[in-house]
Amino acid sequence: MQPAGKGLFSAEKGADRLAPVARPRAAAAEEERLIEAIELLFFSYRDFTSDPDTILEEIGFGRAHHRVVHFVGRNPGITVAALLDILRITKQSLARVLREVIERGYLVQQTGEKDRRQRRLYLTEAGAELWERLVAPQRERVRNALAASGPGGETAWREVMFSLLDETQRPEVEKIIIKEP
Amino acid sequence: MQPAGKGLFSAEKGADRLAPVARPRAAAAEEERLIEAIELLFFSYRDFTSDPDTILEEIGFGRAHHRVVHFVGRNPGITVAALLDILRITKQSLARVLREVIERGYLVQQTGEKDRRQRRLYLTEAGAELWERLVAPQRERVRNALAASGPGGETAWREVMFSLLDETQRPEVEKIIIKEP
DNA sequence: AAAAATATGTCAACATGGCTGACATAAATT
DNA sequence: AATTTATGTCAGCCATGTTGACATATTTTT
Repeated sequence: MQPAGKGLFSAEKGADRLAPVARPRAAAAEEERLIEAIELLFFSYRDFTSDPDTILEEIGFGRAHHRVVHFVGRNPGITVAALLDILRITKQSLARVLREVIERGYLVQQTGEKDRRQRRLYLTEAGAELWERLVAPQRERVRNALAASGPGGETAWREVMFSLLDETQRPEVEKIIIKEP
Repeated sequence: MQPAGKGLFSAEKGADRLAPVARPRAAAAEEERLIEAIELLFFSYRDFTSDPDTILEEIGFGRAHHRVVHFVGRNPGITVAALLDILRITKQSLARVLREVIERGYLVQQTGEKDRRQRRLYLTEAGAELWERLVAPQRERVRNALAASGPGGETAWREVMFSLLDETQRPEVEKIIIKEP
């Protein structure tokens, strides 16, 4: 497979410089732009998760704990099943993390009132404090980033991010992230 | 623990409903928006990585292999040290993945011409094919997402993503992702 | 009332991909 | 000649995911 227009072997070995380019110039330029976007997403996401990672390390938690604390914080009283749906992991995976977060007093379970099979999840005060600690730097980072783009930048950013979702996931994600005031 | 109405502490204890709100209405709305953005980033990134994950699973590779193939593809002849810098993992972690990728014929090492201590990394043809397979769906996804936003959307999106980076990382990331045509 | 389905928990074994620490080798630099 | 650098490797640990099997309590269906 001859690499793409420019990244790969091309520049390094000079081969593409000699052979006529299979891919027209404009298409190659677009590809380059898209790959830059892909990498930007990779690096930005990495930095985006770095602040909470630092805090989590202090207290001996990992990202899995973070996700649990976050989504329980955002969805107080969420059932285990619903949390599994959001996280898309197995209940055995969740169990370990959940146990630790509960043992350390950040989260409590309450038997569902209507359906007593359910164990509804709530943050304790300590849990809410932890969540705030974790979310604060991310919120600041996102606030600054959105502010740094021109007017309409936030809307455009959201549109793009939303379009990155699988089409099938969009309604569900909308449900998950949008909370009524 | 009392559930919460919406965000964090507010409804959590119910106290805020009685006491005059510490956080003005507008600020609370902004917080909500920012948290939605945080979650959008989380879900979008998850879907963004899902296509390659499927392909990788078929061939018994993981994301670590993907990252190696990708960044070697984008930076032919990259040294091990430079790759470690990009990936920000230890050489022992990289070693395993690198060995597998090489053993299976996707990547070769060449002793550096100037500095013969270096093992410069290149994709083989099979490696370039794999890279193309992995990057194609992501490129399409990003292409569609960027196209879905209005004119100027791409620029705004990039600005926001770039601003999400740690300030200290920005020059380096710029170096890594931008390739001359 | 009995049977089936649902929500959750748990045990055990395993894979992946990070990590640390220690040490080895070859080549370049001082 | 001594030191530094680029890389490799061994050994063991940890976090977080997986599958499969099975248990319990509760609700729903028959």
